[in-house]
Amino acid sequence: MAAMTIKEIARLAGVSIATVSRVINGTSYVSPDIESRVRKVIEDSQYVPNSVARSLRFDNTWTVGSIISDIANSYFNIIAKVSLDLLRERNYSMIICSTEEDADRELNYLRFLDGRKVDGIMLNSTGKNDDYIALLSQRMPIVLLNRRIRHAGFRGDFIDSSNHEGGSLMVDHLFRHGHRRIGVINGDLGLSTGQERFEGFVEAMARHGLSVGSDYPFRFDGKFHMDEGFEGARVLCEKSRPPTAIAVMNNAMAIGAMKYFKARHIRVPEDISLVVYGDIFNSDILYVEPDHVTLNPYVIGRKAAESILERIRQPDLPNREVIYSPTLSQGNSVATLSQQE
Amino acid sequence: MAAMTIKEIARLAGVSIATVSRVINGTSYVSPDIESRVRKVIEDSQYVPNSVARSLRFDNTWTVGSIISDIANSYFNIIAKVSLDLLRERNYSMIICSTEEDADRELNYLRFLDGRKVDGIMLNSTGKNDDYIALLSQRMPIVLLNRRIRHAGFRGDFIDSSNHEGGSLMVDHLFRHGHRRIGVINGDLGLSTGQERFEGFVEAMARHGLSVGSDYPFRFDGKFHMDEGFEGARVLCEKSRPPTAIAVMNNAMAIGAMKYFKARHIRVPEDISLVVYGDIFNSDILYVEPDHVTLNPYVIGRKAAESILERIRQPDLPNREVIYSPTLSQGNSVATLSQQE
DNA sequence: CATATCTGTGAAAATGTTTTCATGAGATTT
DNA sequence: AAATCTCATGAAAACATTTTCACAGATATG
Repeated sequence: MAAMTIKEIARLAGVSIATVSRVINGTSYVSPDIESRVRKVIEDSQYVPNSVARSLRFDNTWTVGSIISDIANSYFNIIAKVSLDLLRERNYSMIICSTEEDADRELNYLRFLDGRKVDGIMLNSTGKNDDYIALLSQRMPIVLLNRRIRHAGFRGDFIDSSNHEGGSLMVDHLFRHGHRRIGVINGDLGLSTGQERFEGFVEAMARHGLSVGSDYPFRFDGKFHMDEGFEGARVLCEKSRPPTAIAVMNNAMAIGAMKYFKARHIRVPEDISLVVYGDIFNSDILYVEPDHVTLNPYVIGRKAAESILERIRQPDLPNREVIYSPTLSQGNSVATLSQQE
Repeated sequence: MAAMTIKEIARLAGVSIATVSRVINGTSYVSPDIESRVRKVIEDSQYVPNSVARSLRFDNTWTVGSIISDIANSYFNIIAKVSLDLLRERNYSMIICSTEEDADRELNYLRFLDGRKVDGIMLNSTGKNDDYIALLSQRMPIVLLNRRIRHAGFRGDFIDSSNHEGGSLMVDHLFRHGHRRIGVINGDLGLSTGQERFEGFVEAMARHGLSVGSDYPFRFDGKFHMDEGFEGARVLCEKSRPPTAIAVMNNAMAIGAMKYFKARHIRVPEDISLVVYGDIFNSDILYVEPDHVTLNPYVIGRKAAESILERIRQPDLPNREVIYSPTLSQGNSVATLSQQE
């Protein structure tokens, strides 16, 4: 019952290897009696063609690699799920890789997937291997997710939602509800995501006549991790005159902040308002449902999968960028202030 | 800049293919000058060995397939994350497959992974392809997760936490808090998980002198999906004399039930108590933190990955079963009843 | 000095496919 | 009836590796 090969099938059916191949792939006519004989042998022996050999022959693997920062993050989880679904529909499979934001790990994965001859890569980059990625992109279809590559030599697609717009949206929303003293818990400013979200924030503040200088008191810089959200909330709330609202720049940090509020019995939105960049799993059964900028991971995941498949088909496609406009999703975490300030 | 091959490297370095291979793998001594010449060419050309060819030669792929019901389910998500981590440490990669509980899809995936010559499979089965799985297990290392195969011919490992114990635990917990009229929202009773949890429930009820016959009024049978949790909660709560507590047999249905309670302004635990089988993401910031049976997906995921790697190393290992005892995790979703009943 | 041993390298086989090309038998045409 | 054509099938090459085996040159041994 060891693994059958096409050669074995051919022997058992008393025909040549080529004929078996033809039966399997239907590439040309074979006479009915031979065909049925071959089919019977295949059936009986539970033969499954070795796709490793096939891949070697064709130089394609019907596989795409997906490198994301964290499979357990609700945003990337949805992305992975949605793109996996689409790939499966088109008979592609997916090798999943989780970098945990580690640049070395990312580089290893890229090398690995290269050697593995995957047909394409969906990449949420750490932002620290731009040179290598640009180089690899010359001969491997790549779709970037959420993080842009600064290198001019990069060839491929870029799917994102506008971080700048999203950051502005948060401020506009809070401002509309009467908030003026607005705190911000930043993500990693070394990454385009973190940087652009903050720029949007600053721009909108300025538009409303509130300047955010380098000495802005209500600012905490994290790196997108949950515990920094907790810490940031603490720091901002312990100010002698704390902000009336806080904008948190990703979902993980928002969860951290919410844990802080809950632990300290700080009521949301009565004591402090909260607006979050990004969706949170099952947010409708949280103790408070955050007003948030929604990134549409469903749309983005699907688009990313579509793009990589197109690019696999046509490697010569020009660089493409698809930037979705985020929208603000109402929850109940933002209080309306009368102008007591 | 097209993909380099070992042949190309050999040509550029003016040596034979065999020598290049020896340099790369260090399989035998090559003179220093030749070695450095070869290394330089490899470096310059960014050559990465084609692991498809390697796999064909060796009949191993350094890859395991992971088939789970739903990558977005918090339980399996953790399992996937943890096992992926361990595999990566040991230089294995992972092809991820999501069945959505569809038996055909599972079968496709199994065939696919077979042809793909993965070194082993971690499988959370739908429970409807037992024959094929048993057959496949003769020549492919398999570790089953959470769902047992009934077929005697199966060869492999089985990792689980005791569903029976878990089911009992829920009842004991509720009983201890004074509950007697206890509702249950079952998962799929056609699956070992659903069946055994319910058996544990029934057994514990009996032990406490409460018989659960076939006409038990506080029972709703679902299939582990969220909307059935919603529906089940509705059905039970709309009884003229509703139960004082409900045991929900998985996390997805629990979320559904919680959505129902919230929508109808039914307070937990004041109006009704809730105990859940399984962990929920970020449960500490939900509107109520469910008392729940914890399955330790971290432990199970790690164990599963360890097991499959052991079995890949030693395919002749006897069948093994590892059943963890679940524990009950305190939340604040269970009220203590005085004996007004 | 002749023979035996060692050693660094290359040629070629093998892994499981698909596909091109050749072949020969049967059918069709003149 | 001979010549041509069609077409089902098989042999072999190709894909990129690793490894066995052979070989030639150098060194050691008698």
